[in-house]
Amino acid sequence: MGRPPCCDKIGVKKGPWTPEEDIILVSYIQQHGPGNWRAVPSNTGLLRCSKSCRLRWTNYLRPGIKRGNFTEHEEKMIIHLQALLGNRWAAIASYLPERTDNDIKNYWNTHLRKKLKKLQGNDENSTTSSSSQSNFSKGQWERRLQTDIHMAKKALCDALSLDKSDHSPANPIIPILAQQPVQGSSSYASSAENISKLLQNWMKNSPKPSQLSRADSENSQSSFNNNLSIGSGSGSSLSPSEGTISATTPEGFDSLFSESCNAFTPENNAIFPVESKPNLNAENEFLFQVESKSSLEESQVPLTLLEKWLFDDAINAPAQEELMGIGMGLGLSANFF
DNA sequence: AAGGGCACCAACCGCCCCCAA
DNA sequence: CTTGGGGGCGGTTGGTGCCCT
Repeated sequence: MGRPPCCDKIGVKKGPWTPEEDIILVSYIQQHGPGNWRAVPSNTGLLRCSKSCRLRWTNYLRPGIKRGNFTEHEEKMIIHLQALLGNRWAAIASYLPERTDNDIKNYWNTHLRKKLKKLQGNDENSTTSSSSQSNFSKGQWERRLQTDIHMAKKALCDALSLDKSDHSPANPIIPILAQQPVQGSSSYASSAENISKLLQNWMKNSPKPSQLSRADSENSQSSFNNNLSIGSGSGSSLSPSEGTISATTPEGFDSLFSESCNAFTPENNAIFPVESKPNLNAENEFLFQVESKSSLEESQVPLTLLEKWLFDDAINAPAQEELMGIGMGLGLSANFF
């Protein structure tokens, strides 16, 4: 390629992350907090690019990430937001705090775009929208402007909701999501799964069945939590001599994952509620303050209010749509379900 | 049963922005 | 004001598993 890669070091490892690498990265971030990614490879000994470490953390290892099938509600949100914002996945992801931009982007590219294309094909049979493409490019900057407005709204909402966040255990988004069970079994590979596999390999004894069968549910979130409980239960048996992470504290790792993910369950309807993490040590507390803060803050955004804004926009949008050339997308999203 | 095609998704690449020096 | 480095973001790719013939 033209430009040398950001990490032109010889011996930088590429490709899928191993559970060992995951644990090293997680334990480092647990101790130091996310950020200063440049220092991560050198400090951890990981033969990975700093960007790769950051990406791995933000898209995969970070607590509070919801993985697996998208709900119908989330689909609607994504379709609508994509129509409004275009392919600004980070902005879209800010409305779906539990989803990463990469996840949303992948889901759009693999599922939603095809669906919409299909519907668009059907739609074109009845109505011709030949000018939409030209209008689309014309409205790029308007859409960007609108994004900024949305982000400003969100920031304002964040600021307002933050004051109450400590006193409002129930998160508005969670009941919505919790009420909609994740359809089908999850075939995704979560970080917990990888790490639990590693832990299982480390463990000479098989994991306790009681820990594995906490809920024999098809719900992906449940499987997520179950896998974490595997790691949780085995944490005390994780001997530094058996692994490569002598610098890490098994208990810390244990509590990191068990707390972070057990805290996010349909049962308690909250992401990392303060009341539900009684045994956090100082390190974990630091991590939660630093890392979970963003997701916590974002999750405090009253989604119903955001949705109201969004759909108000849709209602008030005819003039804008004409200007921005996205009427087609909105129309499709309206007829989508 | 085998292999070719397809779908999915984790991860990489490169551009851009921001900020500190 | 300039510049260089770090981090964010969006597009794209490559690997893997599933499905169909």
